[in-house]
Amino acid sequence: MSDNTDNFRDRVYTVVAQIPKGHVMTYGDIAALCGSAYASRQVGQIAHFGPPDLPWQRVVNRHGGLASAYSFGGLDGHKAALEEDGVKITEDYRVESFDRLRWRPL
DNA sequence: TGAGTGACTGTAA
DNA sequence: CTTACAGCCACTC
Repeated sequence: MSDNTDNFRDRVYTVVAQIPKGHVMTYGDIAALCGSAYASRQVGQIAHFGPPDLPWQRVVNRHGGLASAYSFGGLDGHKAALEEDGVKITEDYRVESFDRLRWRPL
């Protein structure tokens, strides 16, 4: 289970770790970069069990909103974390100008 | 090997 | 606008 480093999971870690500050990505985008555009669900599960070293706070859903069961202290903590990165959050806990901050690897 | 699960997404009503 | 249903993939037991 840990022998393979070419796993989808490892790729997710790399992608999330490469998200620049002030930008965000969707689960679908990350999954697509990992090779599977429909593995968005898996990305979320990996994130929950993944290392807290990575900026999961920059990972949001297609709505540009925060995840449901976030563990950084709830939506409140997630919102604060994104603001620390320079990302503005609306009252609906959605990333403002999400479409504009959405990062894409060149 | 097989079945279950999930921090999702897209379309439909 | 919100709510509901179905589909897809990778990981764990």
